[in-house]
Parts: sequence; C-alpha cells; structure tokens
Amino acid sequence: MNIQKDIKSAEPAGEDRSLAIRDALRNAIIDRRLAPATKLTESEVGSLFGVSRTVARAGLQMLSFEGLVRLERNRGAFVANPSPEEAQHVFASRRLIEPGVISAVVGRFTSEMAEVLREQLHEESRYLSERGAVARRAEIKTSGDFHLLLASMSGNAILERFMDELVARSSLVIALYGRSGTSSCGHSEHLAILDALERRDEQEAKRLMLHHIDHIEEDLDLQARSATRLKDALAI
Amino acid sequence: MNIQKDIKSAEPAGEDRSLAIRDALRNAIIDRRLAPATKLTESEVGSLFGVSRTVARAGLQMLSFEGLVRLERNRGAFVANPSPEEAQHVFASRRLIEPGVISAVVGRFTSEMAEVLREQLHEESRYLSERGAVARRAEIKTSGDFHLLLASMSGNAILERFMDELVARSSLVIALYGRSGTSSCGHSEHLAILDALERRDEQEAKRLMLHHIDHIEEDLDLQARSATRLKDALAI
DNA sequence: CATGGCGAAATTGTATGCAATCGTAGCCAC
DNA sequence: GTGGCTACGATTGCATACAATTTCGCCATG
Repeated sequence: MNIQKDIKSAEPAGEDRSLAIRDALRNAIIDRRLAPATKLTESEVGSLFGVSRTVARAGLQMLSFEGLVRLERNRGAFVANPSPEEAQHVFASRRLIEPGVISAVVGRFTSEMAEVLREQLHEESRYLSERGAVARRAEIKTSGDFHLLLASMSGNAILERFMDELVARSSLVIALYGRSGTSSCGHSEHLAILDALERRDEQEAKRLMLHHIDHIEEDLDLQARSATRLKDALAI
Repeated sequence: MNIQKDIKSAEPAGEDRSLAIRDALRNAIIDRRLAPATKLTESEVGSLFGVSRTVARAGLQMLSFEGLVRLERNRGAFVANPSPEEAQHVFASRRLIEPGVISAVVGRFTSEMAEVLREQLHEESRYLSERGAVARRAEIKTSGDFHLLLASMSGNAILERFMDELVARSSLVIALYGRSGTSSCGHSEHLAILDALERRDEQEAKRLMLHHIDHIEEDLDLQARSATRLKDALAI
C-alpha cells in the first residue's frame, strides 16, 4: 500500500493533528487513492503522519463517524465498502436534503455566492478537459465540491455536515458501482442549477437538483460488484 | 456535580466501554440530568465508569460528533449549549428529514410496526399522567423515542442516524429554550400521525408531522436564555 | 489435497506517564 | 479597589508500555 497520502508534513504545529489525518485520509478515500475495504492499520497511519497510534486512532474514529471507515472491534479499521442498500440510502438521503439546501440558499442568495459558484464550475470544466488520472481524481472531488459549496451557503451548519458526509459517501459508492467511473455527466446540470439560482427560481432549481441526483444514481450498477462483495462478506 | 449517571456498573465485559459511556452520558444529557455547558472532565468521567482517561476521551469524542458535547482544544469537553441559530438549524433539518422518513415508512408499513408504535404511545401517555421529576424525564425521552422509532422503520440507516442526532439535540434545545419545559404537547399529534400512517395516507402524515414540528418549535423562546448565554459567552 | 490445530507475530484495547497548556490564587504596584 | 504579574495546581495532548485478541504460517492428519 504505497499510496501517497496528503502528507502536508505539517510541522509540529500546535493544531490538532488528528484532524489533519482525518482530512488527508478522507481526501484519499474520496478521490479513490484508497480502495474500499483497504485495511488501515493504526501504526501504519501513525507512522505515515509521524504521530503515535493514539492520534491515528482518533482520526480513524472520526472517519468511522462519517461512514467512510468501518471499525471492527479487535480487528481494526477498513475503508468502507458500502452495500447496494447503503448506496441507495445515501441517494435517498440526498434527495431529501439537497432540495432543502436549495430552498435555504435561494432565500439568501447573493451575487458573491453566484460568483463563487461560477468560479467553482469553471474549475470543474477545466478538469473535464484535461487528461490523466490526476485530472480524473480532481474532477471527482471538484464535482462534489459544488454540492458542498451550496450546502455551506445554506447557512445551516447541521445540513452542511450532513452533506459533507453524504457527498463523501457518494464518492465511495460511485467508485464501487459507477459505470462511467465518474459523475462528470453532471457538469451541465450544475450549470443549470446555478442558472436557476440566479433567477431565484426555487422550484426549478429543486427540480434540476433532483434530476441531477437521479442521473448520478442511474449511472450506478448496483449488481456489478456482487462478486467482490461476496468475498468481502466472508471476511465479515 | 453529584449527578447519578447510568452506571450500569457493567461488569468488565469485553464489549466496548466507550460506547457504554457515550450512551450513558447521552441519556444524562437528553433527560437533563446534565445541564448545558457543564464541564465533563476526562478523569472524572473515567473514574465514574471505572475506566482510564483514554476510554473516557473516546466516549466524549463520539458525543462531540453528535453535537451533544463541545470539545475545546486544551480546555476539555462541555455539554453543548446550542445557540438560538443552532436551535433553528436543528428544526429546519428535522422539517426536511422527517417527512422523508414518513414517506419511507408508509411504503413499508406493517401491522407489526403499528403495534410497536401504539405500544410506544401508550408508554408516553403513562408518563404524562404520572407526577414527579423522574416521570418528566422519562416523558421527555419517550416523546423523542417516537420519532426515533419511526426513523428506524424507514429502513434507511443513514436517516436513522441523522434523526438520532437531531432528536438528541432537540432535547437540549428544549431544555434551554422551552417554555413549557417539555414537548408533551405533542402526544395527541403523535397519535394523529400514527392514525394517518395506518390509513397509508402519506400526505396527511407528512402534513401532521410538519405541524408537529412547528408546534415544538413554537414552544421555544429563543430570547429567553440570553442572560445565561451571555455569561457563557464570556467564558468563551 | 483439504482440514484442523498450534504457536509466533502482528495488531488492537487500555492504562499510565510526561510535557504543555490552562485556570486561578496570591501578591504587588498604582 | 483595580490591573497586572507570577507561581502553582489542575487538566489536557500525546507517546509509550503492556495485556488481550486476532492473524498467519506451519505441520500433522485424514
């Protein structure tokens, strides 16, 4: 497992190292440098970041709360391996929450927000046009960031955290069950959502968002991984 | 702080002690044996449960993820003290999620579920008729349990976890800002929701649920605690 | 060749020790 | 009396040590 994680090699700064570990591992999971079901050994994680098992363990515990890591008693931590059911739950939850985010955002939408979102979509399109694995990873991450940005503009910290979790888990699900390998189909839909937001057309924006989620979910093949999942089931 | 927590005095069983600590503290917070902003010292928690600081710390970290405890670097853990804004966020989130729970439940509602809910409401009414602080606590907890039971019947583990968190935080909010001191006004509304569910009337059940949440929120006085909150603000 | 048991190595669960940080009491100057 | 400084006790952040558990290789057996 020689994967390079985001070791910012943050100097022994006083800030919380377990947070840095959580973020680095989350990024690695989200853009698929860490495959589902990968074992995350405490001492390995710890030494990679230059901290003791205590801190590594805290970071892994945080990730388990977000559903990105599964902790098994006396067996350790593994990158989550969501079942088809869990995958459906993730998208069902998004269908509930994201329209609410839209409503909240419409009510307080400013031109600054529009600008930030436009900038985000611009970056998205840039990665779309690039080639190579690095661009693919950046594209995956960036396309989720649009939804996170929206959530942050809702002004509701709780919804924002829920969306953090749901977007991250979506990425895992897409990694496992995605047909086209990426949710890139959504770029034009993101544009349309932004357009509706700028027109303060709440109903249309919600409709487009639900449509967008439908599209992402339609790209999944929830039978695909039954083989590997079976193997994994034995391990459980 | 001589509050008796749920020390099940669980014998040194092999199961996870930090989970037991989390649950006991959560119960204590939810039914208000622990006041908002109370300091939770690691060594105190640890000795109360007969474990080391390591385990106590893990339990506190879990509670901080649920928003019931606030962790401050180098200062420790405190029972959360949600601001009026957070209070509104909690209920805004519930208004998004609970109708979704209703929809999910209606689609798979069985007579067994109806029976379980009826039993739950029966217990609720029993506490309503009793007197004394113990019954008040049980009543608070039980009225939240109705919503949790519904969430568990949705078949969506993610929504269930979100609701766990939202109901727990609601209890904190009601403790801080509630006028009548309890959300008991809701018992008849719970009955009405169950009735609509049994008729498979999804729209009506959703409407009643939203109404119910409105009622709970209307009972709040979000200015009330500005004094204590100010004092607390100094501490921050 | 598959199966089962045994022991060593690896890994986790937990307690504890130490340094760093925070909170506070006491003291002094003004 | 107020404001500020210092020193000390309390508490947290983190690393490490040790026991408990799991994993894995190895060999014997059917």
